[in-house]
Amino acid sequence: MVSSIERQELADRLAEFGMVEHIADDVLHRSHHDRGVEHRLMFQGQGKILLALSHENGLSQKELSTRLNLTPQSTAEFIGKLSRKHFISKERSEVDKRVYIVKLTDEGREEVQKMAGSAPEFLNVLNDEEIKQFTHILGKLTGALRDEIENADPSWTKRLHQMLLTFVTNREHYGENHSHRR
Amino acid sequence: MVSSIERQELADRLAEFGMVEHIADDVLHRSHHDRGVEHRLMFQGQGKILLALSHENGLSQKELSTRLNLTPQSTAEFIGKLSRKHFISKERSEVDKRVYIVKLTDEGREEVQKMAGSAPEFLNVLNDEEIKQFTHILGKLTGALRDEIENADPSWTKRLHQMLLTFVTNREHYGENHSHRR
DNA sequence: TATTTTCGTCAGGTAGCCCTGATTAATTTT
DNA sequence: AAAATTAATCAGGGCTACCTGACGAAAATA
Repeated sequence: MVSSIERQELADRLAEFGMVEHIADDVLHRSHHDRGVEHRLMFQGQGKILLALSHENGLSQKELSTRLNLTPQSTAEFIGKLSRKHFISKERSEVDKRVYIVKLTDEGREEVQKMAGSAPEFLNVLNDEEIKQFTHILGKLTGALRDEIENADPSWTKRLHQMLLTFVTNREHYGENHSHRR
Repeated sequence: MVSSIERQELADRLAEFGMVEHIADDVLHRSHHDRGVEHRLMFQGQGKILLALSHENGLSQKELSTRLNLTPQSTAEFIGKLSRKHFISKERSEVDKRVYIVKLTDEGREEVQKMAGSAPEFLNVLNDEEIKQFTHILGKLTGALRDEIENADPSWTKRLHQMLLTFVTNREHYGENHSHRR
């Protein structure tokens, strides 16, 4: 049995971290660059699409919508918005004239960097050992969450797996190093 | 100098965790209870107000809007929505008939529990030492983020401090144990 | 008492994430 | 060649977090 006081302390800190991170998103991004995708929305809508394209450039809207678990209409909406911001480009496929190939522009690539790269910045306060510990802990927590998801709704399993593959940069050895029981 | 590969690995894991957490919110909360405040929106709008009230019940809208850094109109909107969901109650102040005192209902208190209490669940996979490590790491990261915020926009300092006081459950010894340099 | 300040309200707007339904155009199937 | 499937579009709608502007009512101040 673990001290419940320490557990509460951790929950507090986690909440505090979430809140400060949230405020940081607001404050930092407001001044820097306007009209970008907010870090907090990274895994939704426009952010999702940017991330998927940064992992594999040149996808059709159909591809995107199935991979990201969105309706084609929603996908089209986000693509339209990103296009207006010049973060992506659309060009008709030569092979199949129904499909549009969506590509990240240089500006879009920059945006992904700003969006996804904002986390790593504050990680610099951690030393070697803390980085190791944190990595390990996150792996464990992610594993637990994945379990919860698959438990609650098994139909999500493949979709979840595909989304992780779509997003997370080359982690080819996934699956063997997250042992978890509850 | 720390290995940049390990740093990258950590950034990856952090992104992965964020995404899985996000999906978990979707999947788990959708089935459980409808019409509640989503965990992901905990520090925004309606969630913010619920949290503030759970820390100090019976505030005026003015109080809430200044503490939470919202316009009175936005505050009123959120209060209206929460009221319609029976999470809070409004009653005219006897002392000053302009102000309305906003209070959490029992149902609202439950909602806060559901909203804020969902994090601790998955923390159960961590053992004693990991809990200690994680707590320490989060403290450091939060400190760094606070520095960044105060650096980018000093006007936020007091507001940030007040919001933390408003939200975080009784951490009276705050401020002395987060030493950070970059 | 008359004026100004304060608290809260309504109205209207921007932008975000998502959806269903109906339709066009291109490609496959039959 | 005709019919069915597929990729994407427009139209419209619901919900979220915010905002500005205009305004009434109550309280504080002159």
